[in-house]
Amino acid sequence: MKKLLILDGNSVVNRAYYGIHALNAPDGTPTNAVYGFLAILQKLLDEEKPDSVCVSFDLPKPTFRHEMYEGYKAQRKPMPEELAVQMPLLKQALDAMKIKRIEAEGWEADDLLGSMSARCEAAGWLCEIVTGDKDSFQLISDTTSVLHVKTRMGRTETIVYDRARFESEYGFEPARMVDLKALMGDASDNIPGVPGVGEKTALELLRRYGSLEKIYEDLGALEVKDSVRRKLEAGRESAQLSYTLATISRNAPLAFGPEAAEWEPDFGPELRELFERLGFRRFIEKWGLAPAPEQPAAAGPQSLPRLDGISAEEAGRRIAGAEVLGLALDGAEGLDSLTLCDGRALFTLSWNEHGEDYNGLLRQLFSDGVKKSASDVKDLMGLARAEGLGTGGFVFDTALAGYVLDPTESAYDVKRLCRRYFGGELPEAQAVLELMPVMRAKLEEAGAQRLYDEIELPLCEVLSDMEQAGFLVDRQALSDFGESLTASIDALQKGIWALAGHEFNINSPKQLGDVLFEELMLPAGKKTKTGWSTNAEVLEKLIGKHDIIGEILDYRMLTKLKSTYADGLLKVISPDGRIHTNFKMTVTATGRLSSTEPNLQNIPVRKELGAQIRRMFVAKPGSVLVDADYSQIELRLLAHISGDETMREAFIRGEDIHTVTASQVFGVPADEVTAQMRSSAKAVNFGIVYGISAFSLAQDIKVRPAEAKAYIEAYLEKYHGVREYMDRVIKEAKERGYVETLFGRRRPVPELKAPNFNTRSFGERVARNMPIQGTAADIIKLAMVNVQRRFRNEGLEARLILQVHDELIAECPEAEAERVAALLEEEMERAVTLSVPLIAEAHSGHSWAEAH
DNA sequence: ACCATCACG
DNA sequence: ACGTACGTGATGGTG
Repeated sequence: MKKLLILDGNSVVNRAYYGIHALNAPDGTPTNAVYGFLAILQKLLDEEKPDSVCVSFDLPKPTFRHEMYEGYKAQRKPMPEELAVQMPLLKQALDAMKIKRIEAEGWEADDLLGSMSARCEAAGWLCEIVTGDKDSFQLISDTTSVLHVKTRMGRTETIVYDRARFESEYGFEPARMVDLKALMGDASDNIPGVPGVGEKTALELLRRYGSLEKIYEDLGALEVKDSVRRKLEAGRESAQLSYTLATISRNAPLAFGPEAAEWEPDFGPELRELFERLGFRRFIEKWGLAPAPEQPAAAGPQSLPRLDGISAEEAGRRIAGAEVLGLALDGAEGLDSLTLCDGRALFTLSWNEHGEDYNGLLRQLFSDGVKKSASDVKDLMGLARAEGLGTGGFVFDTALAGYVLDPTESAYDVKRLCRRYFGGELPEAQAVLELMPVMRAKLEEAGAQRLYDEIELPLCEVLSDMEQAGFLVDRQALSDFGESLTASIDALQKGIWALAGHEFNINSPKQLGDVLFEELMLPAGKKTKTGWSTNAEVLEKLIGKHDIIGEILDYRMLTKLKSTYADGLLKVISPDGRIHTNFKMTVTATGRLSSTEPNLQNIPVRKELGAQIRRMFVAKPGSVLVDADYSQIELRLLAHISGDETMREAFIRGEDIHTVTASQVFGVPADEVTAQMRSSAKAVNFGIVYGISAFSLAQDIKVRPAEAKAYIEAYLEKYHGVREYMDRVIKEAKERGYVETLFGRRRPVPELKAPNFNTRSFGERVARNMPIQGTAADIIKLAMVNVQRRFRNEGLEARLILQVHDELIAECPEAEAERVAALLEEEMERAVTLSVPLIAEAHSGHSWAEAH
């Protein structure tokens, strides 16, 4: 059978509009609804492979329903302006895709869907109706189904309602949707239904008696409460009217049938033009839209001449003579071949071409006096060091500059920056050279020059040193620990299988869900997109209901330790016995570092067993680890930035901030604060920094939302400077479009302008949190640069080996331990002067567990 | 490739 | 009425 896909245009575009983050064309026109609509359309075309496609649209003209009932859709909300401007664009896009539109005056989209599906049934076609409304469910038949579009967690998903799915969910046949609406009404369309009868009663009545007609056949015979009977009696006429209003017409006049809407991809240049205007580069790529013919019009940036086969002598002269050189690696082969740009020409140096002279050229190039601009300087330094070359002389890093200018971009490769700043491509070595002045100007304009020159750029060398140094691991102990985990895991697995009554894969959330919630009939809590949630939070609520729960929680903990930490870390120990993580400087939106392959910033510590892993991270013989961490840096920054007097005073007096908060929030003297109160206050303190909601705080500390709300209110009442700051930061962010740290690191927050409530709320939380988390990141980065400088200047053997956001770890000879501990505390504390004390505390030991 | 889960600050 | 805290990365399962 052939298949028609028909989209309810207004409904789908609404879902797209409310479900997708703000998005704008280069000229500022909002485009999120068009983009979302096309994304949904494309997905459906891929998955459903229809033979015909069309899209229906409402016209804002009264329909027969308005004549019948004056209240009908009287309160229909006008389309928001931001969406209305997108409708013509969407229609243009559909026209350019040669997808037919159905619009008919005097008929609603539903009637058009109903009539087209009737035509399909008559012609022996399958029909799939795509909509975000449930009204069309009445049209479902053996050959007509509804693809229901929902937006969840910022994503759109479609659920296919065919006859079987509908009936299993609703318990009656699809045509009875009309009866349902006749009983319960529909507030959004102003269909009255039977006053006083809601969804629950209506569903129950229909399941029992089958249809509206049967219900009204003999009201006296219904086995229902008298109150319900009276409501039905009083609402008889209203139900009849509602029935008619809710019935979708199936014989609206259509200009064409399913055969005439046959469609296959055939995109002309006007589609590409439109997409370029809207900035839909993803669709242009995905749909392979041919470039518009008049391409050569704009003369892109001009490439400098390449000097082929340059002699070593000539290269040496050019390297010495250039003020700054652009430097780019030629392939994945490290330093085997690289291209330089001296501002006049491009030339390539390679081991193949220059043989013995190549080493000399590299030594010259990587000396301090030769200034270079490049991308990913930290990684270049690593390569240079591996060849015994110097790491000095790097005066610019384009990726790092791109990151400082906007930390929310997905990548900062030269190609991308080049397109952005020059509107075309250039050879990489020329690009990194020419990007330097352009990006420097931008940095200056943003007030981020010092952040860049005094923190980010010098940090490259520090991080390169740290990656090179690595962290020594006791391989044997780690391996033994893994073995002991295996034994415990096996025992737990046997126990779990016995309690379940059969074997299954405990690691599979799906299979585990089946066992817990179907076989053992435990009460299911939250659901995820794919089924029931089995996460720790859900399982913890089931403790005591079945012995299997505790065993599963233990199993989860142990398998996590085994796979990620025991086995996972063993796999990445280098021949030198050390683990060399990779620090990423341009990943996070706040300015923090990230750590990968492996991630050493999430080594367990919160639970006793997990913390044992830290006993295997050790200092080399004769050396110790010195671990220094900031005390409450984010809350101290909140006190400083907000200027809140009560909070500042608490820090100045050296009081315990969580106890003080508890005393404020619960209104008791500090010496009467219980452990429970302090713990709740701690959660509130953290929550405030993250941009709390009462609901989430309630979940976190397991109290009723009303209670959580009262805590937050009391907090903002007592720390009123914090409330004023939080309001101010959002207001400023809305005006400026970005938030920033004390050091001038900016993060754009376009979400604040989104029409979608959730998106906008997210923007507000980002605006509250980023200045705090980001300033803390700036501070520790500055401290790292200063620490490393002093280690070198003071002739210490100490080396930084790890950073974990508010914690620095150094390795040094035992004899240096005390000096290094004092040095770390001093540099971490003096990196910035705040209106409250900034405290760092260092400890030393032979393992990370001991030193922490 | 994506999801669910869980490890960290 | 909405949906529910900021920032990350690695793993095993699944389609």
